Amino acid sequence: MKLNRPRGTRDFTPAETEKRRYIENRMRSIAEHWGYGEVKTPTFEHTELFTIKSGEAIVDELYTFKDKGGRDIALRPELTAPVLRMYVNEMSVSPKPIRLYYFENCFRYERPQKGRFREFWQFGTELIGSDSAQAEAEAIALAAAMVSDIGIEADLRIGHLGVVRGLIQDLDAQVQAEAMRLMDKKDIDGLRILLSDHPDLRERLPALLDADIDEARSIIDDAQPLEELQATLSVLDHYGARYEVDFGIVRGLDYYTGMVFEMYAAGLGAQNQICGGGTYRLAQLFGGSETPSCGFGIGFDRVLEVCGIEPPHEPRVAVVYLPDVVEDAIRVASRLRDDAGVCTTIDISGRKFGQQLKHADAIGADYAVIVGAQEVAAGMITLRDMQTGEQEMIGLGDAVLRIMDGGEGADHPISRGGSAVLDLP
RNA sequence: GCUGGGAUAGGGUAGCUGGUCAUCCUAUGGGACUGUGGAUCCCACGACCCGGGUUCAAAUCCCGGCCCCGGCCCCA
Repeated sequence: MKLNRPRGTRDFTPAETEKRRYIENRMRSIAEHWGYGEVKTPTFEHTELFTIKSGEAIVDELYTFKDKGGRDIALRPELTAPVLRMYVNEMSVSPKPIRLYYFENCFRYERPQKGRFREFWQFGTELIGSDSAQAEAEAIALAAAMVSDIGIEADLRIGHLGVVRGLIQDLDAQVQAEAMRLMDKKDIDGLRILLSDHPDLRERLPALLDADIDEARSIIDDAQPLEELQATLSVLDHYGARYEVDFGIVRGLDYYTGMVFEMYAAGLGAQNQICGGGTYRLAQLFGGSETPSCGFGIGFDRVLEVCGIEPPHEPRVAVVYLPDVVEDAIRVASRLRDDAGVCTTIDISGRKFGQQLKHADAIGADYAVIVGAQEVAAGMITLRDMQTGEQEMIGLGDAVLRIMDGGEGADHPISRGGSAVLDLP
């Protein structure tokens, strides 16, 4: 009987993995250029870490189990809580602010759909120890820079939870939650029905959905959140980011406290959100001191679906040889790999010369390096361009230079100056 | 959790108003081809999602399940 992978999980072929790795590295590189350091946390944590403040919704989606010691364990559904737990445990005396990033798999028991899997990857950052306007603007600008670097045009929307929360703070907790949900859905009719007993809010809350900051000022009583948001946006303008203010942005995770933002991309159907983040307070809940922070998570799998860039092509070489010179052929392959850093394969199946060439084509080799008695006698190799069919007997060093030039401008560790980097023994 | 549509070799498909060894393309391995591939020909390989039911007979009809692709909910 054939075994299949569990629902909502995926296998990745070499081609897919190459692309994922390439995109991952680009995002990683940007985070590091902004001074963020990578952290790793456990794949599973005490279930409690996620139930404290992440919100009901996420708890229902947790993969949980008891380990052999009877402990309640959960696979991580996200990384903000683990990273903040780590901060409290190991880094609370590090100089602030602390800039951290992560790239990890997460697990949620949900119904799989386009862009939604049970095991999925998140790339995120946390800026711990500040919620200044500059900190918030940095988080948003960094997210925008990453998304844009990998060729995605996304819609950036920024809001502030304090605006809506300030208006509805006197309502029942349950009504508040429902009001937030309807704001998120932009469901104006639903809001009017829900708030039918509060004639004042019934008009003001839906009006917020279309309001810019100035309009919002006349709708709400406490202007403090608006001043905070205004300050952040002013800094963000220096980064040149394009965004829209949206007071209907209501993050699903309960630990957010102030500014919140989301990014959307076309082409993903119902799961079009590729990034979410904001300002939150979690350290205190995990036993640390009050530490304002802000961060975001990017849905790596969703980003991959819509990103428009491909990894650069690295030239591939197949050494094709006659049986009587197998030793020389292996030596040539080793030289190509070890001394010149060229991706090189050599037949191990006892194929005949013609079949080796055919196989080289089948696996997509860019060049065949041919080794036969003539080449060995001349101390050279024959370099065949598999695309054009042109070939020439030249020194191995010259061959390497040509192979590198054929690869699209990729940097290689060998010097391009010398004429003969390598020679046959 | 609710809802719509699907499932035939590794990939793509025909058959699906039940009835001979389940069609074709492609991929893969080998051969024609002993220092020159992509063509052609031949051979090999390889499938009816699982379990029940109806029937003399089920890939085909019915029921249940699992899985896949969407939508809702929720979220990345």
